[in-house]
Amino acid sequence: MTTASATPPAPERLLAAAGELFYESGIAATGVDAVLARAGVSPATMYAHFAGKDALVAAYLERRHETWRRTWDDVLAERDDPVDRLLSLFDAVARYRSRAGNRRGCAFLAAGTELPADHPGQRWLEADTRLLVDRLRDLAADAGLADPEDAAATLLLLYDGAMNRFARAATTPSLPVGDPLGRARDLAAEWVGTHGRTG
Amino acid sequence: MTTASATPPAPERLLAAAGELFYESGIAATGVDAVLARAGVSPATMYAHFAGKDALVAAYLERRHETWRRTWDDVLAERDDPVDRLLSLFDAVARYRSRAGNRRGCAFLAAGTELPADHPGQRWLEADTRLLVDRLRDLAADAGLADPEDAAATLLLLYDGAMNRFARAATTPSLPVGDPLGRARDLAAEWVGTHGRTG
DNA sequence: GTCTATACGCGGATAGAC
DNA sequence: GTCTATCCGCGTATAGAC
Repeated sequence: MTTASATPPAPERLLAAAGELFYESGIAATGVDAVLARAGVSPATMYAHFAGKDALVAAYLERRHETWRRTWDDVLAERDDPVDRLLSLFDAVARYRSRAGNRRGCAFLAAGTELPADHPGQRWLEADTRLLVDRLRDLAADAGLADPEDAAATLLLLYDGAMNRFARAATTPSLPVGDPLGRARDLAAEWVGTHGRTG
Repeated sequence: MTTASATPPAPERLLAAAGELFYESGIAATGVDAVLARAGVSPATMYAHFAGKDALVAAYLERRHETWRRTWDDVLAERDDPVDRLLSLFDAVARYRSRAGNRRGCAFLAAGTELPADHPGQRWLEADTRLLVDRLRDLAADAGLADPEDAAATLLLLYDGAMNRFARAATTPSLPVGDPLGRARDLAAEWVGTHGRTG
């Protein structure tokens, strides 16, 4: 039997530290040293588990992708109505963000501005966009919308808009943030009501 | 009389080079060396005109802010109808992006993920958000909308959504980009029509 | 104002012991 | 698996001449 309060193994501590620092301070601005210090791990140990910083970054993005997908899965499992399922995107983001360490905007969009085109983490940025577009298209089709592709594009736009509003909040704290997710959801619901079955 | 094809002075060449590299490759990922090489300027000359990389970054953001504001001003000067003026945001972005070197997403949102909170360039990120929110609020009021603040928040969300769609295009080239600005403009026009004078 | 040459620190990565 | 100690390069910045 394992003790609940035991210190997690080094790779886990590294990913936890990387998750906080990369997200809060940016990937390029965060040195490997800072991750090691927060994780309480020595350089050699890290390089025994990860090929280098790039691999650590990719693992960080993979973990975020999995967590996010699982969160959306969970919310979807609670919804029956087809339109509710389509709009569940916004509820899932709200739940995802309710966890600690998600106050800033979208980690994938942020990474997209930081990583070069050939970075191993790019794979997860593409996976993020693909998950959103493909799933929204399918859910829109299930809801009987005339043009699922078009619906997916519209909801993605609203989703991205809400994400960016959170990013702006970090640089312009004087401006009240309001409720971008609620706003985006309302706009989406309205759009679905108007354009739903007409095309 | 000055010759038209004369080489611009060093500070101008530096800003031009910085503008391309910072925008295309990211601020943190772009070394001063790369800017110097592209500008054809020696390190000492650069440091004679800019206190350091941070100052160069701030100047880069200031220039982008001024160019963008001027572009929007120009478009506004061509519009009379109050609703056209409110929606001119999307036309202005389209014009701004039509110039070379603006294929990626919003430089200010990108910078927000890269710069630390105390960076001198933060001033221009805040200025960007302020310009958008304040101007949209005023234009919404001019258009007689019941809740200008609310209208500004909605249009900002749509604007940010379109910007992010361009950012995603860089990481997921397989997905057709479509016309995010046109989509955002249509959604905005529809919203204004529906929520216009009712609140 | 602009150059060449150089100093200096930091961040990424490795060697070798335990 | 994990540590301490160290290497190395690159990116920022400066010195000093023209």
